[in-house]
Amino acid sequence: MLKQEKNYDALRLSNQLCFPLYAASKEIIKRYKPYLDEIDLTYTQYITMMVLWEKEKIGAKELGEKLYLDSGTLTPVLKTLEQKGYVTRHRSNEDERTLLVQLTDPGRKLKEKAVTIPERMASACMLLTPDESATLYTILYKILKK
Amino acid sequence: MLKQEKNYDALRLSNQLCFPLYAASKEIIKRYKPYLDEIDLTYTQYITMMVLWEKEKIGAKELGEKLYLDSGTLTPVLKTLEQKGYVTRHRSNEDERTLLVQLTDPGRKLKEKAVTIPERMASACMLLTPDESATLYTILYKILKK
DNA sequence: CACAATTTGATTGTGTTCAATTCAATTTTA
DNA sequence: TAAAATTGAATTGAACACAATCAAATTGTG
Repeated sequence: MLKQEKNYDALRLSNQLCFPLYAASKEIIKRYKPYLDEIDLTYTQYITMMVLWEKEKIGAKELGEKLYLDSGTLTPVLKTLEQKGYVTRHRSNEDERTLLVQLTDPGRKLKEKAVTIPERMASACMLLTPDESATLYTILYKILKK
Repeated sequence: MLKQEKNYDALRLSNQLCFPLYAASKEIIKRYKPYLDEIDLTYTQYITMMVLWEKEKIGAKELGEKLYLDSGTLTPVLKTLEQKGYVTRHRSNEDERTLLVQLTDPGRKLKEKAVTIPERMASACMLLTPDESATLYTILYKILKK
């Protein structure tokens, strides 16, 4: 009997779904960089501001849940945004454990500059059809739903 | 005439495609962690080994291109894998600038342990139908194709 | 051959990212 | 109510991740 070669196909990089997901995520963030450099925000700072542009005031915990970031990541991000003058950080009166993050006027103003970014990103880098975008969106949120 | 409110819909986190991509990527890597802990590899080390399991010997530059990683990331990863005894790092004879990374026997052995990971990940975490997986795969590589 | 331009990997600096731990505040339970 | 458990943020440590820069080697051009 011939020695049977074990089947390692499952370990081929090209057979992984995790890998193109990981690579595409980094690739998109990289493509954002030139636009985000214009308003001097990193990607993480940008998505944080996005939440605040929708909801002026929010607890740090809820913010972290929306962004899928834990406190170890979010704490320095929020401190940087505070230094830049875009947010304030204060403890809640009801519960001193809770940190409330609030948008400032300069933070609100930044929204005006940022509003052109999604469209410019789309026209410059979005090679997907509307149909593909919608499908991708649905599948990704299915993964996140857990 | 009523003051027209500017349309900020494009800046809503829920309207971004980049964000679920970013979040899902991190989420999947997190789900891998328990399995990768068993063989004491990080995700980055794991995908690096994956390439080496397919191609025993490879230049650092080509490796970085396959993994979408630059030298600043790859150099410490390769040094760690060398310390763990899974790879060797040597300069090429033809071109002293080129770093050749080669799989060792322990590195090859690790493949045996790793081979169960993709299937266990799939059954534990993969809530996508085969059809969805295939679609996701295609779209992600379309993004990466650039 | 000479030398500028290019290529390649390594280094440095900044910014995440998360697990684990700590600490204070709050809530639950005995 | 007092003790125990829980919660929320901050801190720490290890590992990415990439831009910018550097040094060494090779290549291209006259």
